[in-house]
Formats: sequence, structure tokens, C-alpha cells
Amino acid sequence: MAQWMTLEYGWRALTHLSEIDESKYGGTVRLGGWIEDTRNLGGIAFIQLRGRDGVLQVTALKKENEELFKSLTSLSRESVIVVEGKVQENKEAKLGFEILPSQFEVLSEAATPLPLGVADKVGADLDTRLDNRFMDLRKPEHNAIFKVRSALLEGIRGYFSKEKFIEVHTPKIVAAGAEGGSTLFPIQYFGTDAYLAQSPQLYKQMLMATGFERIYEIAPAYRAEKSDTVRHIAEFTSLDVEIAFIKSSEDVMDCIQELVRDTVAFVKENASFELGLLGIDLGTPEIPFRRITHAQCVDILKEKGEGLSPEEDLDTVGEKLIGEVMKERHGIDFYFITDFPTAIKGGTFYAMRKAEDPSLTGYFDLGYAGLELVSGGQREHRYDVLVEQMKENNLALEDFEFYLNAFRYGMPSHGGFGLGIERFIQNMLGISNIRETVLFPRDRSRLVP
RNA sequence: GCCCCCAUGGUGUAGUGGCCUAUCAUCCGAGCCUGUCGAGCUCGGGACACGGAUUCAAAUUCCGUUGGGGGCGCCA
Repeated sequence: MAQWMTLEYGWRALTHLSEIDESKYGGTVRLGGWIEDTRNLGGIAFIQLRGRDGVLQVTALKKENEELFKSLTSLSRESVIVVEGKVQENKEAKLGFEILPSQFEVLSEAATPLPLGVADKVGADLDTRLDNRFMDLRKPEHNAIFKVRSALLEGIRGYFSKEKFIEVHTPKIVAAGAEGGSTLFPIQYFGTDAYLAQSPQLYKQMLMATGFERIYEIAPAYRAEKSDTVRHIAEFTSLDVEIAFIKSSEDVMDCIQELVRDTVAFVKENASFELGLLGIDLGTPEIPFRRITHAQCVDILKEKGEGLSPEEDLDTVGEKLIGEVMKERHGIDFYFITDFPTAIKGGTFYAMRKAEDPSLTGYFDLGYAGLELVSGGQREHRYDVLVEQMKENNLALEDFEFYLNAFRYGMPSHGGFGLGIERFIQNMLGISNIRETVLFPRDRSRLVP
């Protein structure tokens, strides 16, 4: 039934909705898109054509061209067409104008029924949405998350570029993990055992011995943790940063707070349409971020009736409580929890302990409204001390020869951090399940699509 | 790994032993309609996750399986 024609088009030849202004009124344009809905009133029909930047009304009149009218209105929802027509001003149309079609070409007719409605008036479970992700992402409020994500990454890169960092990529197929082996995905590598990298930790530290001085990496990290929560996925995007010649963990925290402030500001400015669509009003975080020590957290939690030993890390309830307290008492979303005890961070063999009090490390977390967004601190760059701490953890030094070598021949002081990109977006947009911030999430039970 | 909960058309749901040849909406199909924009109207279509048990009778109760959701632990 479709009307086949040959229209001139190409990735730069088509007009986009946002390019149409009053100067185009009366002229002819070609646009491509998905038929979201057809309202056929008999003699006149309104086709809602959804493109990258909005929904256009294509208005067809039966008396103008009955053949075109019939073929255009008989297309199924979500079929893809390129349409050519005249732009006509019309105050009754939502955009203030509409297109009167002169011809169109069907690029693809959609099968029916749809596995997931795009313009339907009913919701869908996340599981159904993820099973049909290509359809799900046709919804503006869902693909907006990824436009915000793109802006966030652009903001992050902009900050690091300004501060003379270089972007690097370390291997994701590795022989040993940074911390323990239980959370690694084993793979076969030309007949020997290998793993998917859970963190670029060892590599980014080795790069501190090269003279790059400031590096960052944005790359996937793989964790085989059997974590089944709304803030864990098996494959996530990690921002990893390492800086040489730092004096203490304070330098790292300075970098983080500037990064967060600038990135939030960048997103606010460059994704304002998407933020509006999602109903998000982003605040502007002020620096310096408030700092509380781990010991102070223990006291606050005691006040709140949550028992926690000074040698224990915060649990989920504790994290959330601290987030609430910081919001209530200080009206802030971002805060550093500092001075993690060696008793907690002892397993982190590369963490530097405080010279004045070895029972404490300079390690810290950045909390974001109750969620752990960043972990970081100053690393141990002194070869002998590092070896001691590895021995304490019963690590087989020969397995780490490639890493230790970088500390033998000139290694500056350094420190850094890791930030979960998805968690950043999740909290920024108030999304309840982290899976929504990933196009095709991987978790304990999902490997397809 | 542990604990709790859920599974009904393509999608989202109502239904806690017989009134269920299963509700409503959305959707799909056929038709009417020249200003719709959550279009409207008429007619039609489509489902009790799987296996077993209890019972005169099971969507409904019990057991198992599979799938899903949430919490904890751990972490980003």
C-alpha cells in the first residue's frame, strides 16, 4: 500500500526540527522520522513524526492527493519514512507550524503489534523495557538520560583537558586483579588464564613513573560481585584519575571537588532541555566540600542509634543516614568522609598511611546524597613500605613484579581516585535503578541484549 | 551468598476456592469522521509462566522449577 518514491536524502541533507524557524515558512523541507501516531479524521489526517529533536505534525488532506493520503495514513506506528513537504505556519499546531506533504518514502514498515509501546498510555516494567531497549530508547524521557550522560562525559573531559591531564587507556584483559581474586571474571587468553580488569589501579600507578604526571581514564570495569542491588552492575564505566607530585590526599580532594562542581555546571548548561524533560533542577555545588572524618561519622551514627565500631566501614544504612544528616544540617549533597582507619583500608595495600598516626590512612570517600560516588587517596610510593604492606596482605610478590618494578627506578608521590559514572548520573537524575543509566546493562542475570 | 515479595492478552492491570466461556485501560484489526494533539465513536481480536498435588470444583490453596522485583552483605 505504501507509496514508493525516490527522494534525495543523506545524513546531512535532511532538515531537523530544531532548524526550522520562521525563515523556512513557505519553503519545502525533507525530514526523516518514526510515525509515532496517526490521527485520521476522514478528510484530514495528522501524522506525528518523531525525529531526533522532537515530534513534527505532518498534515495530509484527502482532497489534495487521495493516493498519498491513503498510503501515508495506512502505515503502522513506528514505521520510518522520509517526507517532503511545505512548511506552513499554523497556530493550532503545537510547534506553530506543520508540514503539508508532497511526497514521502517508506524506509521501513514496522511490524505489529509492537513489543513495547512508544506512545502508549501505559507503562512498562524495567525488565520489559530492557528486553526491548531499542524501542524503549525511542521515548524522549528515556533517551534523555543518555544525552545527559554524554554531556557529563564531555564536561569531565573538558575539566581534565583544561588542567593538562592526558587521557589514557589501560588493558582490560589482565593477569591479576588489584585487590583479591574473588570479584574477577576469568577468561581464556590463548590457552592461559586471564581476567577482565576490575580496576586500572595498578596501571594508572605505573603511569606515574612515566612522567605523564596527570592522567585520567574513562573505561569499563568488570566486577563479578554477586551484588544484586539497584546500584550495582557487573560492567560499569569508571573514571580513574592519578596525579603525581601531590603533597597529601588534600590535593586529590581539591581536584575532585573542582571536577564535580565544573561538571555539574557544564551539564546544567549543556543539557538543560533534557534536564527539563526529566524534571530535574540541578543545584550548583559550592566548594570546598565539607569534610568529616570517619571517626566523626561513627559519632553521628551513634547519636542516631546506629552502632558502628571505629574500625568498621559504614554499611548501607550508615551511608544513607550520613547523607540525610549532611542534607538536614548543612543543606549539601556532596561531602568527603576522610581519614579512613588503616584497620578498614589495610587490604588496600597501596594506600599510604599517615606518618603522624599509622592507624589512619589519608583515604577518603566522596558521598553524594548517601551514595558512595568516589574512593581515593594518596598512594604509597616508597618501594620498601609498599613491599611491607603487600607482605602484610600475604600477596605473592612475584605476581606483582611488573607493578613493583615501576617503583624501583624513580616514582614520585602520587594519589588518585575512582568515580562511578553511572552512580553520578543515577543520583544527579534521581534514578532509582542504576540499570536505567546504561544502554545495555550487565548484571547477575542479564547478558542479552 | 542470605531474607522478603511477585508472575493474568503485545503492554500495564482487576480478580484470595464455585457468581470467570476472566475486569479495565492500552494495543492490534475493520469501519465512520476536515483541525486532531491522552483525538472521538461503532464493531471485532487477544491472557491465567511451567510441572505436580489437594478438592466435587483451582487464576485463586500447597510443593517444586523457571523468570522477575526489592532489601542485606560488598562495592563505584
